[in-house]
Amino acid sequence: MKLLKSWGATGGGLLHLTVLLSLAGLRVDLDLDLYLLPPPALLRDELRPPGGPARPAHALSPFPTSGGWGGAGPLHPKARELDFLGPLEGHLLWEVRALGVPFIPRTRVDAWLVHSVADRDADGTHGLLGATASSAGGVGAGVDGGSQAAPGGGGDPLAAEEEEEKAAAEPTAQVAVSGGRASQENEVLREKCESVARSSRQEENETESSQEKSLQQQNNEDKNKTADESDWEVAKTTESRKERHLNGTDADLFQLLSSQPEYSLEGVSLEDTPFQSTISDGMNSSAHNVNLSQAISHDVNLHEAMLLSPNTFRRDPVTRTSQTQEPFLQTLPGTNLTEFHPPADNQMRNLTSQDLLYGLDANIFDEINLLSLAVEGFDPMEVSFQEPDSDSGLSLNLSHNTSITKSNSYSTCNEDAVSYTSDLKNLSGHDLEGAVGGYCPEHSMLCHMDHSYEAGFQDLVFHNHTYHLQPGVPEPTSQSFSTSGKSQKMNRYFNNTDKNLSRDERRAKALRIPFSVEEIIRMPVDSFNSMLSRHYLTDLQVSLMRDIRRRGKNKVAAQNCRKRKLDIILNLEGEVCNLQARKKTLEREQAQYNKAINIMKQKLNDLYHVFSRLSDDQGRPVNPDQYILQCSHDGTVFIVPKELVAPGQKETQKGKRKNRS
DNA sequence: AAACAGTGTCATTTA
DNA sequence: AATAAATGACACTGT
Repeated sequence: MKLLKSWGATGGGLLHLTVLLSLAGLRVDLDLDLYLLPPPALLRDELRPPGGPARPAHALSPFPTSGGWGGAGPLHPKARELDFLGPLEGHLLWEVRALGVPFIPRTRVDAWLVHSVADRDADGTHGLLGATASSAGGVGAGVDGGSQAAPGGGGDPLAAEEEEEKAAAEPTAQVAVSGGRASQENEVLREKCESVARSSRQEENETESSQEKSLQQQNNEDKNKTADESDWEVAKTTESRKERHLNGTDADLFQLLSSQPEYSLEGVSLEDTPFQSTISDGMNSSAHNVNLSQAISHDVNLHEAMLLSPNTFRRDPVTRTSQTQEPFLQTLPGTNLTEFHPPADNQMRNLTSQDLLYGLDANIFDEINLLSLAVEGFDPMEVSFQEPDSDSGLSLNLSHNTSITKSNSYSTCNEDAVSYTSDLKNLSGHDLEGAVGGYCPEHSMLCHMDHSYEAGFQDLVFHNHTYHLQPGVPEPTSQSFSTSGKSQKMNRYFNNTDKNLSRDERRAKALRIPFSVEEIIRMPVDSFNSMLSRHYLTDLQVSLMRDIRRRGKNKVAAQNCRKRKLDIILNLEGEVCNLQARKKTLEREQAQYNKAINIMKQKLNDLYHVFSRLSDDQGRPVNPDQYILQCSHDGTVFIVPKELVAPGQKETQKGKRKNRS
């Protein structure tokens, strides 16, 4: 465990710890981030927009939460992922991540964690954990969430209604937190968890070095077994190893908390919190009134949350087997994670652990898909959400809170980290903007890592708490919450992304598709299909690749179509010009011909006049039937008797006379 | 702020 | 039937 950040005056702190769990041969790495935020009272006052309503304190969480701030939204129908993110009291954002296996959904817990130096100095109690979690299924969202649903991230009442309708339609989709209302089922599950935790603690006593060795060995085995894995999977293994290395020297979180007096939240008193117990007390000692596990209730225990469904990687059975057969056990020292309350939600009761786990797969992929949605066209303020550019058939009317995290030890700053969340509807504009960095400026100082293409995604919905800002980009403030408009939001989302990449390219990279967009688009259909079959690609990857291919081809087709249309227009315009010019030419010719005709007519009239006045030797008018006019080449006109003209010539002359008459 | 062009995307039709 | 191409329509963005 490592304390990454101490409290700022108004900001939050981040605690990070890595936990390895093993249950029934299933090894799970948990990457825990504890986000410590000031109490809502402080945050509300500080973050209240001018003239605007107070923002729920838990809306400051860098995490999008299921059900929305205020519990307005149900989980997505497919979201049977184990999502601990009941916005408990909203004070402590406890992010639990699984690292050892691919596509482990991030599980999170929001709870209050209040830590006061003054109070600790006064009475020796420091951290407070409040955990009156509320169900994510729209039941409520904690102290602030339940009563302030509208102002929160899911504040749109229409969106809330819509989500509630969906929740009613598919009640089993909800896996949420139900804090402080553990049912009997919860108790049973909790007992199971405790038993597991006890065994875990036994193994925990093993030396750290042996664990590291085992872990390293496991990683090597995984790597060997999954030689055919795609690059991202291999990279993930390496990254996970590195992450463990980074976390290997982490001290006990709560010992650290109790031993570091500087870790405090200024201005927060213990009286503001629902629990009065130090963190270390709560986590390390069951004798204390409140411990973390009791303070935070879950619908499912962490073991269940971390266990992979056999269906999770349908195309990677080798890896799955290698992962599940590793009897490696390590638990959070001093933390009885298994005491998390089992689900109290009625909908959750109907779900077995296997059900939950089996639901992970689709949720994960859906979530990945939703990532692109969030990046692409998500408008948090819109009631009805629909993916603007996907015909994959995946519903985007999601309110579930699922996420996948692949992170390093510092989890939020890993450039290779890929985190996805589908909790888009619950990402209100406030949430999103807060995620960009408005509320946790300290986070930007925590991580100075290079930001990859996913940076924008992470900032948006991936819980990358770096919240770095570009130079010159003002940090969002409480006033910025009033900013609206999809364009502005999306621009802000991508402040840190590689703008040179197209959206599909970003999506492809986000999904770690091992092919370039150009390849996907350009390659023949046979090659494309064979490529899809040769590689281990998830449904979402395949779907995205097909979408990319379709969009890419259509884009080219549209460009060609427009170019062709433009060419046609230009050609038509040229043709019009040509025709106009020809028309003028013809008109000129016509005028010339008319003029010639008129001249000819005039000559004929003159000839007729002359001919009418001709007379023979006796002075009698010449009979036109007996004489004809004959023009010589020099224009001289002769009066010739018809009998002197050749027969053919005579006929010609007759015709001329007839026409003239 | 309105108008406009360019572009991407989707839905649909056509080849 | 599957696929690509073509195209109208729409939304978005930048000028």
